[in-house]
Amino acid sequence: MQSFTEENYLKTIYYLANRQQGEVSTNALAEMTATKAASVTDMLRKLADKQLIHYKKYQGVRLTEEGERLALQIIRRHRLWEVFLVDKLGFRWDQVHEMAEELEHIRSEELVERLDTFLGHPQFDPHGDPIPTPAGQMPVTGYQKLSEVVVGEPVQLMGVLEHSTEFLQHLDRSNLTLGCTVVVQEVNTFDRSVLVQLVGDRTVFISYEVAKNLLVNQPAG
Amino acid sequence: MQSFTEENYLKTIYYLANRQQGEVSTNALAEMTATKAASVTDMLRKLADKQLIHYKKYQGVRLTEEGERLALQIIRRHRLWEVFLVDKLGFRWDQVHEMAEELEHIRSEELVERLDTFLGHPQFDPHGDPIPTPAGQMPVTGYQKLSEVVVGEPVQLMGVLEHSTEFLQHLDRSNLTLGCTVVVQEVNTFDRSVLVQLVGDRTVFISYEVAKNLLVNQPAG
DNA sequence: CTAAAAATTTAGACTTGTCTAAATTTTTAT
DNA sequence: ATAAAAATTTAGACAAGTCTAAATTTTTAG
Repeated sequence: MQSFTEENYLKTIYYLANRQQGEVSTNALAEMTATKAASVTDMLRKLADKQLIHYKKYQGVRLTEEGERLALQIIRRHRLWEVFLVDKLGFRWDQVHEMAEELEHIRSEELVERLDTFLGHPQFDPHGDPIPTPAGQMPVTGYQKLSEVVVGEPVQLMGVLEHSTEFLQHLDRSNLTLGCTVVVQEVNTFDRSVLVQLVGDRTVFISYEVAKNLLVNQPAG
Repeated sequence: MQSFTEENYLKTIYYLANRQQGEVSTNALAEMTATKAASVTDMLRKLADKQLIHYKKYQGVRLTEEGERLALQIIRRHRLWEVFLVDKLGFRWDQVHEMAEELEHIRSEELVERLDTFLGHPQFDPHGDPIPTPAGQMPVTGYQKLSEVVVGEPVQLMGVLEHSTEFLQHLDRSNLTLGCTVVVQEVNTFDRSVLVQLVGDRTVFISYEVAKNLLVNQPAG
């Protein structure tokens, strides 16, 4: 049984390991967890003792199989609670992250599985992130970033890589909702911004900063 | 903002103050929180500093108005989550206490109010306990203990004073469910056990130990 | 290749909530 | 009324998770 804090470290290590390649650094963890490197080192030793991570001093860190299983369990809980908050309680997608950060630590296998059933076994959370299986497997999605889509291909907005309130509210204001179909009309080479046709709606300008955080499915072709 | 632990102390002080009369003792708190008296003393000093309790050394403790408001807020959250677990997720009434003990500490006013709406503004939790108002008022119920009911009066089972799994499962096995109507047929003076007619069902024997933990409404008359 | 910079770890300390043992206060029983 | 018992508080310590400052290791730049 892990503490609240240990669970958060595992989740963060998982997140960073899948964002970069290879080992996760102490400093990166310190930044993400809003602590200091020295504190991270202490916790890494503890997680290593529990065989949840592979850790060699100065060499960075990697989840063990068990550690990854636990991390995915926590992410599963987080995402299911987000679905609950949006689908059942009517929160907006930009309001739910903080609450899910607390709810994800509630300890009960049965609670999570009943919640899953109650929600109709959703495959994705309100931000389009896939929900790990009860066994601790992360479903694979073949999404690409909108910033990499070529002109003329109709694609659907399937998820976001950034979950901040500001970012999500910006999308709302641009009428960009999950599931909407867009066609890139122009890519500006100097700043990599794109002009997209929102099918059945208006045309919107999207900066590279935003486009690289939008996930779309493979072109229908 | 209180810690998890402080919230639990407030809730426990509220509970004990309403069970006994007058001040709550250090030892009683130590027993209920499964800690030692010395630890309780430390926490009482802290809660007193925060003006959540009235505390004089060696004199026991009492909630301030603010402390009671907070305690009732926590109890409100606990009971609403219990309703959710039973009504929406299909747990039995003997399974939900532990989970609600964790869920009650999730910090979000809006979450609680949306949950309340989602559940249809329930007035009672699955054990018949009244749900405090958002403003922190405990509704008054005019219930009495089954052990005090006289022979021949039909009464309805409205709540329980004991929440242990064992007790609740015992009731289930005796076909005693909330809302059922019972008529006391005999009271045995030597052990205060009662024989009751379960209206539309069989007759069941109820020990004093059980009867004093069953709450019924005032006789219909 | 090596010195400076960057990253990481170690050492020692602080906070929260807990403990045991000892001291103090209150209660109870004669 | 007062001595013994019970309850409570104080003193000092510990574990978890954090911090700062100093030491160590790795990386990088010339």
